[in-house]
Amino acid sequence: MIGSAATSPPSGRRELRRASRREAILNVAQRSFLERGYAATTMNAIAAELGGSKGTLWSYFPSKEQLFAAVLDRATASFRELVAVTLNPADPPERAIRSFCRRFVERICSPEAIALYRLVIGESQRFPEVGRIFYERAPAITRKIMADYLAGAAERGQLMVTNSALAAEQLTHLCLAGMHQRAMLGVIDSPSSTAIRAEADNAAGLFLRAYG
Amino acid sequence: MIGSAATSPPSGRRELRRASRREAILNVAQRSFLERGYAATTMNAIAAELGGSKGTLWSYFPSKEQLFAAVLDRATASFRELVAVTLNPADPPERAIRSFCRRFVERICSPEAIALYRLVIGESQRFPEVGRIFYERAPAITRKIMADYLAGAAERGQLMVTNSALAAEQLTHLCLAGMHQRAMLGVIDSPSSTAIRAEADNAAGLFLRAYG
DNA sequence: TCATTACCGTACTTTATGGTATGATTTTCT
DNA sequence: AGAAAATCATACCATAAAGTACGGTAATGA
Repeated sequence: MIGSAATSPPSGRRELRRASRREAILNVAQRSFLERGYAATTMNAIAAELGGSKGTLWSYFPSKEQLFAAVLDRATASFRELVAVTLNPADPPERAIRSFCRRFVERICSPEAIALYRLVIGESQRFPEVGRIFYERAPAITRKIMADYLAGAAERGQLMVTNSALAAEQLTHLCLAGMHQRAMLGVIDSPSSTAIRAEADNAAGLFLRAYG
Repeated sequence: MIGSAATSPPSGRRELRRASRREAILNVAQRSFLERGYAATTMNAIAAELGGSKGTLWSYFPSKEQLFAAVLDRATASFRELVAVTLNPADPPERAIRSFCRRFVERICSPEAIALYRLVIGESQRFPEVGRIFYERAPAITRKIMADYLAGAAERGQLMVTNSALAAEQLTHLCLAGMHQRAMLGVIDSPSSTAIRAEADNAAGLFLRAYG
């Protein structure tokens, strides 16, 4: 066993246990950060909810800031998957875009998505890299997918799109126009699925009238 | 001088001084809240920057929460004026809408507007009325003005708008699609005026292609 | 088996902060 | 001038939260 990856051997009982404990900590911390924000989340509360002792918590994450960074790292990564939406170039563009909008609005208005968005925006002043990382991982990627699709549709003569990156930005933001903004500001709680459908269809409708 | 308004006599040296002191406190507090957020703003720092003593500060605002509420009250009120934009029904609609978008994007992307928006969103979880008050005072009013204009333009046969409230929501949100989001997330700092013009013209262009 | 490593419980330290108390000083009103 | 109100400087209080220390106990690996 000479060269068996001294730094990161994937198995071994201890490493497994350690990894799962780390996950448990991140789960508890994420819930707390998302529902209470950074300042109102206390390490004590996390340790208490975790059941273990404070020393253990600090042995995994040596400071609150580092725990926060790890939580955001994981949350934004999974957020990217949450809002990743498939676009089928074989469908007629009206259909593909409408179905994209429905799924996108639904996911972006979910309570977890709203909470994460709030947290990121609220803390992006004090932790500037938080906003940038989130931007690259979520909105930028979604828009890239949409822009590629739109460029393809334009090439196939299905849409009159010249600047596909701009059009993608416009479409995805049209999906945030109504309920998402109200949800962010706490004006509404969690929108019904019929309201979501209507919202998405409005966004797609405007976009298709302009570029169809 | 029998009935000279016992509760709120506008002048009198003491009242004037008191009012101006209150303004000074709100100015200092607003700067701090906007640039550091609620939690990271300390009453000590405000008192120190103010120059006076702590007792005086507390004699004006008996708690940090009440000071915060007063700051937000004033800030959202002035924000409403900041983004209030005139729409001239005598102009051709392309011109009116394009000029609205330019001014709107410019104001909404100003550093103060971004900071306020961030603060409101970040704290709307712990102080739910903050988000609601802001919503009513800023986005809702702007949209109402726009919706009224669009309804008039539709009546005059200038635009093909059926749901003016929805169309207003879409237009104002199109103005936030690009730089505003990036500014909120700290991806860019403060956009140039040429970028603002381009952004606004894109929003107006899409809208007019769909409804023109 | 036995050394090692991780974990537990709990008490502790340190620092920061919202808020209070007080006695002296200045400003305002009559 | 002189009473009343406001302000100042400063010391103080209570609490809360991040982070540390430590002795004992359970799990892990050879």
